[in-house]
Amino acid sequence: MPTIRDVLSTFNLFADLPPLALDNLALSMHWHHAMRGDLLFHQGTESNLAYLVVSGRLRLIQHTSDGKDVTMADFMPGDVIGLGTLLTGESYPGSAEVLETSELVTLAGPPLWELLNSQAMFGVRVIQMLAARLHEAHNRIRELSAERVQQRVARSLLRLVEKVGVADHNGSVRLDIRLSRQDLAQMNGTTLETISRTLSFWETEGLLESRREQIVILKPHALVRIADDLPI
Amino acid sequence: MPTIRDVLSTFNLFADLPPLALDNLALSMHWHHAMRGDLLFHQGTESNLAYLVVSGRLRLIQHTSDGKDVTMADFMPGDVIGLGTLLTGESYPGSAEVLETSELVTLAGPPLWELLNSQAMFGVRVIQMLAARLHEAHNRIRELSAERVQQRVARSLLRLVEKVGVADHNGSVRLDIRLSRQDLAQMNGTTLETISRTLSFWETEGLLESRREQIVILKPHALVRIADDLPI
DNA sequence: CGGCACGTTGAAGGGCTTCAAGCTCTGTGG
DNA sequence: CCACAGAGCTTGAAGCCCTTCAACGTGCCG
Repeated sequence: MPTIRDVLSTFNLFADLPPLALDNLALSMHWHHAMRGDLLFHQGTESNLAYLVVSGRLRLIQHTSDGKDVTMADFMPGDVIGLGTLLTGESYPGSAEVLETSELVTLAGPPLWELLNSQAMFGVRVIQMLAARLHEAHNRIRELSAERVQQRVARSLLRLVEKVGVADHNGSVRLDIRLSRQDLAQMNGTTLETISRTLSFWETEGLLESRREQIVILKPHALVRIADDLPI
Repeated sequence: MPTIRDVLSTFNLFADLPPLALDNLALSMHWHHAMRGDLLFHQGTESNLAYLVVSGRLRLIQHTSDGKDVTMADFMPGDVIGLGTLLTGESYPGSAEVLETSELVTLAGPPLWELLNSQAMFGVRVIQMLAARLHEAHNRIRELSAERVQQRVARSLLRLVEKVGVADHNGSVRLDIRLSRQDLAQMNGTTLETISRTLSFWETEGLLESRREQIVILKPHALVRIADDLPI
């Protein structure tokens, strides 16, 4: 197992920190191991830690009053979960669920504040991270406001192709994650039944193949046309 | 007309800056006067300025490929428009439309960078601003994903009550802005017809009164129950 | 190999959009 | 000052997209 110090230096967020600051920071952090299904924190609890994802995959979900879960964002290695919340002192706006067994490193408030006060470039990195997240969130708002379910699902499959797509020998792309109909539904503000029907239809059209929690995109370009609402 | 220097010191974002830094910053900024209907910038153009709202009201809209507009956020005095974009070097993700004649102050990249490098607390303020915006965006995503139009409209009316509500003598609250059905539709991912029907229905129920671009909430509490999907 | 989570498919129906037609208010220029 | 153009609003009708409920497969894992 690498040291926290070694791990930090591999991520963009800490790229500008001088060695000494990195050493110091590493001393204040701790490993956190989490299994699929775990929650790092619960919606509404008070925020006192942020988490740097070293390996694995997680998502931030919000629970609605009538029991549905909505996926707000997902996190891969290099992402930080709960940073904005920690810095504004609010309680967590959602729950962080572990999708694949993950190694994380915890980040407490005080060392974070010290870093922000002493290392201006770190603040800029944080700003850029938040700006990117805001940008993503705005795109999802536009999609949810103006697009049909089909378009949104096509778009989220294409995003997953970028993030976790593995090219197959014959030109198709396999999504290298466990991905249930329910997951896709929560990512797109729809129901698992609608997702099932949509995927089944696309399968009959030859656009993709799907098994239990597993999708292989055969014709990415056709999905692009659907996402952009162009004629086939 | 007050000087830019005087104006800056009234806003939270600049509260931590020492006098000298404020002086310097003010020298690099310029007044920008904009009328209702103006666009500060267009979606897709390159970002080279951010704007501090001194007075007036604006909104950020995204245009969809099929000609609809979606309102992403609105801005009041003290808010900064385009800051995240300016700092990440992306092109503007939407267009900034002036809703009420506004006085703004422009903020260029270089002085902003200098400020971030020399004044750590300024970076923290920016982070908190972006975190708050991200929080708002996540809430809208949850609403768009899981709630019906009625709930979302009720919620946005209640938000407007907080922001621009003026208490009337008889216990009702008037929204002190021009607010068309179209505006509400773009804020809630629906159509002006649905907004019109919804408001008409609420008017027959005695929850509110509405005229052209003008709404008076008679029973805010009833709207809260609708927003939370509780029985009446 | 039994149980349970995941997935499929059908049927019914409701919420919302879309298209259409006509109304009302507001500001402006003759 | 009034008429009129146009922006804003209302209301109806048709129908589609999607949800909801329900019943039944299917595959994985302990």
